Amino acid sequence: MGKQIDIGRLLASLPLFQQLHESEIANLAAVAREVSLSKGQILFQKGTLLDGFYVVVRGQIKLAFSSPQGHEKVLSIVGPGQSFGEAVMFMEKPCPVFTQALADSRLLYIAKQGIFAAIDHDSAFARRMLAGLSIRLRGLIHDVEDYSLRSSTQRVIGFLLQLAGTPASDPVELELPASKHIIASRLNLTPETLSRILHSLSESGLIAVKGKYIAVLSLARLRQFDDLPKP
Amino acid sequence: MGKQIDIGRLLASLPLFQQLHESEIANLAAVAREVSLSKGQILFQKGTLLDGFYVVVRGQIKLAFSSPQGHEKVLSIVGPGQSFGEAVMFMEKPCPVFTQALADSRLLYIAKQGIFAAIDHDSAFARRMLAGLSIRLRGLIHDVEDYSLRSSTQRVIGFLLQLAGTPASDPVELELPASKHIIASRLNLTPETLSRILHSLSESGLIAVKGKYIAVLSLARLRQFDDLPKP
DNA sequence: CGCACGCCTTGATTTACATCAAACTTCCGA
DNA sequence: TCGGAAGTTTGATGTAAATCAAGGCGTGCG
Repeated sequence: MGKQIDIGRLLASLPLFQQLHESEIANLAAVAREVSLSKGQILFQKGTLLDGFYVVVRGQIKLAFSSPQGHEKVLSIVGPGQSFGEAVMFMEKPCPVFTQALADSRLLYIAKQGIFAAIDHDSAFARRMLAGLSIRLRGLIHDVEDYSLRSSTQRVIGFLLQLAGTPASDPVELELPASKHIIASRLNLTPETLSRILHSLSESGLIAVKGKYIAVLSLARLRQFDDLPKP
Repeated sequence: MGKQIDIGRLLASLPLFQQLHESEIANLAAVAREVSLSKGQILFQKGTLLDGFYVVVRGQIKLAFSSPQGHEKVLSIVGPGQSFGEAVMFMEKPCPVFTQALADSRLLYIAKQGIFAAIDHDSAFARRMLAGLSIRLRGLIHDVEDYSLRSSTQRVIGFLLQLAGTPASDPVELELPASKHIIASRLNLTPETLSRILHSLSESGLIAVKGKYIAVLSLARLRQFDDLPKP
């Protein structure tokens, strides 16, 4: 069946499953289900129990929580090839975030029985899973550090630098991975503040903003730009 | 040898290793080393590579980072029976925090070879390790939520409620697990602000503060106390 | 074409919390 | 016992970023 083959290939192409044997991929494919979401659709609410996790095939999913006052904080934006929900699956506790499609999306849902079987079979897979969670943990620690001891300008700069990756060439063209108010929330600031910061960085000649496209004019200067200089 | 037996029993008493077989415990004990720290001593700096992780036997270790401006943010306070460094070990990347003893402490250092052997031997152990990391992850997510969408008063209240646990009886005696400026940093606020918040909660009759001892007078009222009422 | 709805920007004002500064406790070591 | 450093409290002031409030600007739809 064409569909199963597709799922198998998809799974095999993910970093996490890269080194799994064919038979194990087949096992995973057997327990995997496809899920389609249209833009804006909620996948599951905060508090849900999962007995599996999701891999994004196409589109974009946001993980977020909302306060009693109706405010919303984006924890993470998950794109193709990335996964989410593993921790909740292993923990067997309610999920601390809700998840919503930012665009029409296709996901795979992989039931835990498949993962547990793979762990039992192949302890190298277990190690990779552990390393994967560890990296997630590290990212969260980085976020906490960011929010705790860096100004909003510094957070925006850090975000831009991370988007830029580590290119040799100086002027880099970036495309924002989501609308500005989503980015703002991800960075723990209001859309107004993000707008002002981008404006101010533009004025200083460090970047140029055109809609969702941002050109970084000088990586070096951006890196050492500590905070707003007085005019 | 008495020492080895001690280490074995110690390890066997930890939740993580609870269900391991004797032979595996022995293996772990063989690669475990004891570490003693006196109060204030740095265990390792931010950026260190670990090829093992630590279990606190006695005392208290703080995990923290410091900003270029010399400010310091406490990420976590680790006490007896708890562990840290697993994620860094699995990831094989520099540790994002530095670690310092808050009191004279005794730790065990467990080299990764022991853990990897246990994972290879016993996939249930691998699962428990995965669940352990997942819980850590969840805690961090909770912190991010806290910092992002709750006021400082709410964070203090949440902290007190967590310390209190879930007792039936209403007036609860708490002992702060560290000095107030450490607690303040853990909650992402200054000692001054923490002091003022505790004062204000006292004035409202919700708690009574006596040095490092805090009596929660009404759990129910504390829970629904949204924020500072105007006088 | 135009107009209307999201999305973003810009400006004025507010505010929660940090910072600075000084007194007051606590506790430990000489 | 005393002295002093570290921890904590209290008050006065400062400020980064949020909030409130309009006003542009694309972009898709009638």
